[in-house]
Amino acid sequence: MDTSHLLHLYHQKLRMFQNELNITLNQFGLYHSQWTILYTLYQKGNITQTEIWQYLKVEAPTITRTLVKMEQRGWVERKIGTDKRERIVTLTERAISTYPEIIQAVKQTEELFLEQLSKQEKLTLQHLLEKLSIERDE
Amino acid sequence: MDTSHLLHLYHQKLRMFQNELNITLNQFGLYHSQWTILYTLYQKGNITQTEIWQYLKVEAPTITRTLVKMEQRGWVERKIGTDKRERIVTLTERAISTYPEIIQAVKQTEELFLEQLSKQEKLTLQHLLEKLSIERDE
DNA sequence: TAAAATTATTTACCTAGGTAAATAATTAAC
DNA sequence: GTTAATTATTTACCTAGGTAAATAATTTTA
Repeated sequence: MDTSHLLHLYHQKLRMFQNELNITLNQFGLYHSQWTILYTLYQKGNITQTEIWQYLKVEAPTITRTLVKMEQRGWVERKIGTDKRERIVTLTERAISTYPEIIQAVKQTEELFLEQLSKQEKLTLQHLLEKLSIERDE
Repeated sequence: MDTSHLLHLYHQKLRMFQNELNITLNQFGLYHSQWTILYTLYQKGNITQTEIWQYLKVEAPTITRTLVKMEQRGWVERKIGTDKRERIVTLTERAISTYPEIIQAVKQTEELFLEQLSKQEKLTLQHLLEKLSIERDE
């Protein structure tokens, strides 16, 4: 079993999907990582930046950067909370009203990417992905 | 079937692996994308930059950037070919002599990441990944 | 064979991810 | 209640990916 080949394939397919998603999102002036945050906020309501990066499992600076851009472009607002260290992120009216159109386009791209898999195969893929991990002893 | 969840999981697991691989490669002063090029050159011998980016399925500027760094750090040389537009990339002595040690460490990290999958599951995963694609009509 | 098209690489500029360290606010400890 | 530790966010700096356009060399074509 050539694990390097498997992981290279894994990497390539992700890039392929993200590039395609960027093309889809371009009509809305969004990038795939911005969409991920928009999606999270739509599901979870007004949450702090920490809640966002913990949920998305990326580092805090990544979220700060992307949110600053999204705020400039009118997708979100970042209000200071009662705990003055934290920023509570809310979607703008525009973000909420455009959301249904965006998610429809995204779902279509996702389904296009997964098209060759049966329902069962998608479940199998998810099951296998869940098993991937690094167990570090520390 | 929540395709967004599936793709988010996919993305997260890749980052998890790459971060771990970077930690592994840190002892050699390498990053995962540099390793990928080193691996390709070791397999394929002296090839042009175009051959590298076509094989790895990334864009040309990505390869230029990484190779410039790798040249500065003594992993590769880039010689001008008989076609003076092209650069033929060769591994340095150091790269060749350190390679066995590096690939051993990389394989170990790869296997750690895939550890929870049986031999059959790895094959299934590969088979499913191969089916992922974007069919664009143009 | 001179002009036009193509090809290989690079440059400039963008998003997306990471770590380390700084800052400011809050909580815990003494 | 002041000091120390922790927490949320940001800043600075790095790799890794993308597109668009520039440059230089080679091929094609008229």
